[in-house]
Amino acid sequence: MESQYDPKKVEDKIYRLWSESGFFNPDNLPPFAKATEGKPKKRTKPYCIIMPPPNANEALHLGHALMATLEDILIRYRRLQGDATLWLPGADHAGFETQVVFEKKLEKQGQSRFQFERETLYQMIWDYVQANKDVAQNQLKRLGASCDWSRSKFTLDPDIVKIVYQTFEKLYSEGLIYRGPRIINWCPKHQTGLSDLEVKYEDREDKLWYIKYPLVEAPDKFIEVATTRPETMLGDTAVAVNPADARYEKLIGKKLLLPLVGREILIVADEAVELEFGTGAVKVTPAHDAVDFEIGQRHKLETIVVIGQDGKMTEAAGADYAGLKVAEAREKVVENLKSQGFLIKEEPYKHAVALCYKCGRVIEPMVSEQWFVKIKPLAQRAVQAVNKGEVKFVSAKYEKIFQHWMANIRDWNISRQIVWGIRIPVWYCNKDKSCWVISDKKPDKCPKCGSADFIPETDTFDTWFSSGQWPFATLQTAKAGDFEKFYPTAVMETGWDILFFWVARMMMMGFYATGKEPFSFVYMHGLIRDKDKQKMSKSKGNVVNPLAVVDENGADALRMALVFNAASDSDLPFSEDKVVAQKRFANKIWNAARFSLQNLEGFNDEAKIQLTAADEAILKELAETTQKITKDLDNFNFHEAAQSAYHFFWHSFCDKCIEDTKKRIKEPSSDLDKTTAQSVLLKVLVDSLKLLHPFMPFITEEVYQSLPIKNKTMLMVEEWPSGK
RNA sequence: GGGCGCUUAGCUCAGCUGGUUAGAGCGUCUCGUUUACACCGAGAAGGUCUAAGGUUCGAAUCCUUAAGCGCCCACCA
Repeated sequence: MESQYDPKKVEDKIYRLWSESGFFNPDNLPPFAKATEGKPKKRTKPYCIIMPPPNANEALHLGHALMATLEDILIRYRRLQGDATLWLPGADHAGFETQVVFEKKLEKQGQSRFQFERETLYQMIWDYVQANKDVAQNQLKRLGASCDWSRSKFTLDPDIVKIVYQTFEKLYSEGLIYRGPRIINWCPKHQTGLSDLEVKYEDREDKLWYIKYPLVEAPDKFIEVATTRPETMLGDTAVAVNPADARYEKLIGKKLLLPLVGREILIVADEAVELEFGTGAVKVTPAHDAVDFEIGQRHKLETIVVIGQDGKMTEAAGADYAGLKVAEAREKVVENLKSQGFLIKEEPYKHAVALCYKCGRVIEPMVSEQWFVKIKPLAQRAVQAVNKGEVKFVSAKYEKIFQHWMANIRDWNISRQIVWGIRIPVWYCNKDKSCWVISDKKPDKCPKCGSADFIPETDTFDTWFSSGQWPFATLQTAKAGDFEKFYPTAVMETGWDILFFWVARMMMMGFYATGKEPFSFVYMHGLIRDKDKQKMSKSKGNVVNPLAVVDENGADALRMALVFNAASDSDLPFSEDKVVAQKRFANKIWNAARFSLQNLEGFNDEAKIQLTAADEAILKELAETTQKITKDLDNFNFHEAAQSAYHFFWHSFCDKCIEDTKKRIKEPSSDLDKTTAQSVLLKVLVDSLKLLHPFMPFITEEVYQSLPIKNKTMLMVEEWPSGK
């Protein structure tokens, strides 16, 4: 053995050893070599983690590395504890995300997605994803992930899609899916509707314009309205006031003449209008504002669409404005209002503007026909599960955030106007598009209208609609019997940024489809930031490639660094220093092993021993450390467990045990004492390796393989120390 | 506008249900190299635990208030 540990010479070899053993697959796990009290020899207790599937087209980032490390720690720990461990990996087609990435690629080549046929575009993205599909998987292997690759699933696998369709049909048949015109968040660049979660807000300095709307019966009198979006007045169909507002009481029901347009519009009374804000009178544009849409519904107002899906004014906006971009139309409307004497004043105004979370374009609220899930009944069950402790959040903080969001949840728009995803299984009857059939294949005949002429739905599901079903969909399809054995799974470990997107949806969909919780625990890890606590992003150029770190320092060092410094819920600043510190630790392990090997020559493990006081002390400390690490791992206190293992190894095993046994082995006072020293040395080393194995699997396995132990297989499938 | 969280050594952070001299990693300083490791060993400096009140025999830890910072949610035009 060399005096320096070189991960490059070890990691690939060790991963191959594990991989070829088949032990990542719970069906192949060997029984323990010897039965220990209270534990069966065979590994029967199921323990399952469903891996959050990385996007099929992307390389891993540090967040993935943290995910893989934490989940691998849990899996390896449970495997050593004697459980039948299944860590089920996969890949996510990641609908919108992937399409956006692909569109950017097209743009660089001077192309646009709108110039391709649906099928062609789908095929192009498919090929692109296939070409990159193995990247993430191979990188996970480099990190030491001990998942069962034989069960790997892709979110577009036909059997997964089938389950997604079944759930959709069930929801539909039970009245929990509806389709209808609603105000949705429309991104004019990507030309798709987005869910409320896919909208980000930004505070902007804008203006509030005060406009005169004259009364039809007395054109010299007028109502004053305030708006941040004057261009939408072209689609106004009413002005609303609060019914309790004395100022306007007598005007309710009368008509106003809409400036610039000349249309007569009604004054209506609606509770949604605040008395204090602005002038207390609101222009109502049902087609382009969520509140206005609802007011429109209540008062049966006409909906006039003046902004098109491309973000430009429509014909309905009038000849002067049609074809203009929204911002241009705004300028022109203000100009015209001013010149015609309708503009009273404009004042600076700060408010939150809705933006597309991907491209940052201003979201146009727009009326559109979309598919929605009635979410309240599903949400109730998930909330109940948390209250009853069927699903436990490891961190109280995220439980609170979850509860708050669930209490205020709104219906979920699950249709997207993109091609990359699972097509919504609906067929519209050609002669009457308000009639449709839910079916994955083209139906022969519509049972309602008798039509045999169908047009397929072109919208696809929100990617989270299908990934929300991931835990049961994977287990129902990966291998026969898995669902019965492993569901509900043990823990869902993922980043807090997808708490609502994914975790909440999995809970709602899981209960709905299976009647059971998809997982017993939710563990949310923090975001990895750079050393200055900045978010890592390509534009800032501060992204750290985990594989480069592995090349430089070894996978064990990266894993240990990620875990060692991170408490459960806070974000974690990452710096190379921390990895280097753990690289040194790996070297320390290496050299302790080297020393041990040299000093275990001729050791007879069946010979009699007689412990000294120092031996007793170190064994006691080992037992206590084992207990603490066991408890911390059971409670998801990864960093505490990691630090205990680190400290015990370095400052107890190396600094005390090795220093003590060194003399006794080199210059033994008796054969008995030498054998005892050797025995203690080996025992403490082996147990330390076990304790460290979940965190640093490669080096611990490599050392274990070189130790003089009879009938050994692999450290990975050894037995966790009892702590006694 | 609602909700949540953070503020502990130069830096990044631990500190679980309150209990003897407040911890770690990195960094700094001193000394040490004949054989496991200088990616090491021995030792040291460095903190009025944001502030002010309160509960308690006892508080970094619980409560109240304040300040600073951060995050999430939200249809006041």
